[in-house]
Amino acid sequence: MNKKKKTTIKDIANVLNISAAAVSKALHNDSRISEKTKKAVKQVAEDLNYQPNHLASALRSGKSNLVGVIVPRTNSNFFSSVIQNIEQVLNEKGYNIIITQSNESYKKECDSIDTLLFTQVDGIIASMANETTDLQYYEKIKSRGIPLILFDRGENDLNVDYIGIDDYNSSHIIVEHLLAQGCKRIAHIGGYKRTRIFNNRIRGYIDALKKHDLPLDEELLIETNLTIENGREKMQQLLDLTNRPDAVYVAGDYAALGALQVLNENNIKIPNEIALVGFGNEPFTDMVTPSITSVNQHSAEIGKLAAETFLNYTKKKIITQELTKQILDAELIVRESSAKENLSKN
Amino acid sequence: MNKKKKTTIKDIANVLNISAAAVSKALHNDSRISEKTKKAVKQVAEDLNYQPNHLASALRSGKSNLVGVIVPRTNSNFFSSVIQNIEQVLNEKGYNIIITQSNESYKKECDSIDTLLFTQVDGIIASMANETTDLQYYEKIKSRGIPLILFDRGENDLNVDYIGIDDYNSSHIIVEHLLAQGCKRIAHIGGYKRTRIFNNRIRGYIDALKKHDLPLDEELLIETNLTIENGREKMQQLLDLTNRPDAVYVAGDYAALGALQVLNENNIKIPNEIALVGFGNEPFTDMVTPSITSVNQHSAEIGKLAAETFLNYTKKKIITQELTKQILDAELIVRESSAKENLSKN
DNA sequence: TATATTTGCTTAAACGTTTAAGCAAATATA
DNA sequence: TATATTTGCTTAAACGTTTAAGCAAATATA
Repeated sequence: MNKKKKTTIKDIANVLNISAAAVSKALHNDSRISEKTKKAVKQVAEDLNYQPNHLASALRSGKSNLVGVIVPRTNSNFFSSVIQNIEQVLNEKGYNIIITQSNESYKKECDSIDTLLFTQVDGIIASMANETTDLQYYEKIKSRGIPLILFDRGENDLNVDYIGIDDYNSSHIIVEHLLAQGCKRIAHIGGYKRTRIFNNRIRGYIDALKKHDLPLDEELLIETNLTIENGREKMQQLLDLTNRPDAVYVAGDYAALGALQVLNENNIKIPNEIALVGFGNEPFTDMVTPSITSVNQHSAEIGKLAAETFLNYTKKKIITQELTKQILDAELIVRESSAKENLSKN
Repeated sequence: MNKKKKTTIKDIANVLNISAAAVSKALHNDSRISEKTKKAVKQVAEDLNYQPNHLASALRSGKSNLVGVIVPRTNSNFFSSVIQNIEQVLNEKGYNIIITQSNESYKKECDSIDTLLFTQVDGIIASMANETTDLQYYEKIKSRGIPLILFDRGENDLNVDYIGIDDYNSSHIIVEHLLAQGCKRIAHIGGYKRTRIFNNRIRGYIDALKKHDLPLDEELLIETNLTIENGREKMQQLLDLTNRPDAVYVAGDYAALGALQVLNENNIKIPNEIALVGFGNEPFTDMVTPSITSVNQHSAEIGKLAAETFLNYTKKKIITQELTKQILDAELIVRESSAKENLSKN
């Protein structure tokens, strides 16, 4: 198996004794090429197993038809579903995507950006790593003049398009659901405030308590990284309080799982003693015992909107971006870990 | 924000009044360029915010420094870990990867291959979709003269490199573990035989039974697609038997989870009444109650080996591939769902 | 001192496309 | 029938690099 010499447009041109330009136009269905020639060109192209050289056409036309996607990790139901939907929408329009993962690391994220710019992508759709606070690298994308679309984890300061769910309102829905279950002391294990979405969830939590005339107990509001281990640790911390909460709203499903494990290990009745709500609707929330109430983030919709937002820019000659937010309503999926009525029926 | 005109090698050359060729060589540390010129070129490159145009260099040099990766899905711990490790090894050598997902669909897999070939990747690392039986599209890769490396789900007939775990032997380890727990009627909910790895697991199961003089009961050997729903269904089927098994070895963790749910719903004591073993060591196997014994597939190692196998070809002028198998030993992670001794201590 | 080698560049062509400009033949219009 | 328009191509240049070939000046060697 040798490295075969690839068929080029010139090879086709030679066979038919026409110019390379005519072949190129025939392949693109140019109206100034006769049907007869088009048919002949396409036939020869197939016979010679011609594959267009993407590098050459991208170089010449200045468009790579490639879109970069940066996610913190692909190994999450939310992100992989977003990616799948971005891909689907973009493929229809002849774009392909390049996926890179930042693994929640700022450094890896910068590398990803360099990789994508190096590959001459026509645009970038990204969700920021938790660590990221310095936006300079993202400015680099903007200064390249290609569209940048952020989803889920975004930043107002970048003044680009953003698609996400209403985190602030989600907290309200969760707090009100827990109140309806009769809970009175609701704790919040949240992410770090410096990440906008977690800040919004915390603000929503605080304002929802205020709205319903519940006191805000500083002991019940905890910031952390939201890993399983963090969830275990912070749940234990809450259990050690003299005045325990009767509900815990965790801003991420993995941490919620950690909390669940600690509650189970301490033989605490869920949801009657302590009710639990997670965030993200990861598949395992429905698999564990008891199943965990969580928030569906509309990953499919977010992916589609992100792709369509990018496509809108491709029609424009000059790219000017400004802060444009597309905010979707979140959906609370109530499961065993917070459904007291359900359980009391048993 | 206009589409900025990008800095090229010529711009740098103009500033310094040298040729573009000299700039190119300086940037690549050619030994025939003076240190003084190199320093000046690099300084100007930085000042002008020069970014090399990957398309142009790839077109000229015939190497894109891009490697395509095809996986059935990224939303799995195994595949995302393999990808992460491929990426790490390749990045060090200046290669970037393009990830595509087949979603277990043959059609989508063909599209992925076209996309990658179109992008002029220097090689492809792939794990086949379950559906795939027609290898013609993979032959297309080979006929392009770029290396093809398969992992996990491969095919002998393609005569390329393959990296995976020893599925046949894994079944032996599992069966022997269950025998050691005192189980006598071991069922196997497997994948379809047409997929090599599942065929190997089935053969291993049958041969292990034979080796230990256990009868093969056709009722206890089931082929299915290994989704959660399939797992539920087939477990129910096993429970409906007049002569139930006392252990079930499921060839995939998701189906094992479905089986676990059915066992729990029927108040069957795990592992004492029926022991359960899954395959893949997905994170949730350690999260559910009881936790599920499973097989670790060495995703990190597989990713590294796949990347290194590709890199070996890059040193060669002419690519000739043959069937080369690198088989790793699997590792059984024993958890609550099959550890009778552990439980009896409580 | 005469010749050989090395250093540090330049020139020119090439990778495989696309596209603006243009031209001859065919067809339409006055 | 004379002119205008349309059709169906060709020619040539360009996208931004890399690289083989070559050349003059500087340095090393005999």
